[in-house]
Amino acid sequence: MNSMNRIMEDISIDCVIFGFTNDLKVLLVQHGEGISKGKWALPGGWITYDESLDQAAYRILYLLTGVKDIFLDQMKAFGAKNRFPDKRVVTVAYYSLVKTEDYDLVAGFTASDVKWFKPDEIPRLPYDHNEILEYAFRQLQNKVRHEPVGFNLLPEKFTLHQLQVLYESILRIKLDKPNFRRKILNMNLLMDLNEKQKNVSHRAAKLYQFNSETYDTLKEKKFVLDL
Amino acid sequence: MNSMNRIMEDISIDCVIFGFTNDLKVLLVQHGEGISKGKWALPGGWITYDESLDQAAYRILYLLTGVKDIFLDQMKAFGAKNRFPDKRVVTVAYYSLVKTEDYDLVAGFTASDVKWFKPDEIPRLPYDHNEILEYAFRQLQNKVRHEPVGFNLLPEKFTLHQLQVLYESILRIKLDKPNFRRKILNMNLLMDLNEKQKNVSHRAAKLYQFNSETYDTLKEKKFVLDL
DNA sequence: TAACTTATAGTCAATATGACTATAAGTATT
DNA sequence: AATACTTATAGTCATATTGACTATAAGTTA
Repeated sequence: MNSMNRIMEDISIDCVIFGFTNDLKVLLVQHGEGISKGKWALPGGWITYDESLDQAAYRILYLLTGVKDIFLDQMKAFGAKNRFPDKRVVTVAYYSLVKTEDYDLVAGFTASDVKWFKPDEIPRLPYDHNEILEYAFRQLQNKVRHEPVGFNLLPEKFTLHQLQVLYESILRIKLDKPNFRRKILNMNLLMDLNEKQKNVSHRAAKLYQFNSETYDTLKEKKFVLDL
Repeated sequence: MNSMNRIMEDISIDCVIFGFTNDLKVLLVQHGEGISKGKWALPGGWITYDESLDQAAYRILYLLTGVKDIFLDQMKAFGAKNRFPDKRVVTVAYYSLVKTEDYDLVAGFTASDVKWFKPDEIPRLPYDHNEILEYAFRQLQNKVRHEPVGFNLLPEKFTLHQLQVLYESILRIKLDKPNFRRKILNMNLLMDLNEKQKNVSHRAAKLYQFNSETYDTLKEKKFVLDL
């Protein structure tokens, strides 16, 4: 490390990465060194003098977990006085939504392990990481209603049922199937692929894909999924 | 200053305070010292080791402008590499919405003057303050549609027309009067005060007030003003 | 072939929307 | 005092959206 990329002593980054395949998951890393060695925590680290906050977030996430080429969104800076032991540290939290299947997890740098955790299996995390995570869950619930963002979490081809399960598991509510279908299909956001799912022990559902043009338009314009 | 509240060298706070009376305004302070002496900028300053980010924001805003007892909401941390000259500084931006009439502006601390600026009269600001302000405007436009927050900006008693002008000036769109009335009145958010405005040279409009119970409920629940 | 499971289609009353028109209640002008 | 403005408020109407359902279709497994 040359003098230019020495770390800033009091600003860190933490990432909350939500993943989805059949259910919602969160990405955690196990600390391989330091005072909290062995503990699971949000992927995070120090920023250096020669990078922006955003660059730091991408670098740290990649080094620790192997996850890259995703869209990281800044969420909030956490700056309670004693959130970090023995030292005053402000952390800037980022968050993202990905399909778990798309990424090979590779523990690196100071991380000895990386794993997807179900929301109800998340252990007690160091510092204020549980608080950050809680905040991220609420953020996700809001976001999903105002941006067609939930779709990031699904495979390229998906059924309406998968989409419904996604919304149900994020919002923690039960939705009426026919009405959900009608609403989504009327938004013109999906392209019918004229394909069906395979290897299911019941009537196979149609597969859909995003209509990325409509998707981008809706992202710009007001999008409200009032479920 | 004792050793406990010495400043952190690389983290600052900046506040974007939106005000409204008849139109939308932004609060700026004039620097009374330092390299940008004489320039107008967002109210901002350094955080100290003995306060949280939120506390720092309230303190700094009060010291510079005299504005206190408002709800400050953290917006985003800005951390581009060269946003600040000669030094690496990450700033955490806060924002708020207030009624201009409720606050007496008092320039203090390092500020030689404080003033409300109309959006189109805002000068070139130092650092990345124009960028922060742009971000805040977009944030405000989004927020106003998903929270009944616009009401913070009006006097206690107001007419439906004032409310409409408020939304029009934030969203920069024209709204249909009868439809706007119908929509707002059906939300059950307003209490008819059975009073009328005075000293207008045309038919006087009814005055309304918030129904703060409904207001709080809507704040919790999904609120969507789809204008 | 029947029973089961999930997908998909459709019904219907109630409500909300957008684009208007109409009237009411004042002030200002002649 | 009558008329012209101005803005507030009320109402219309065709169309679209919602929520709560029921019905049927298309497959699997027993």
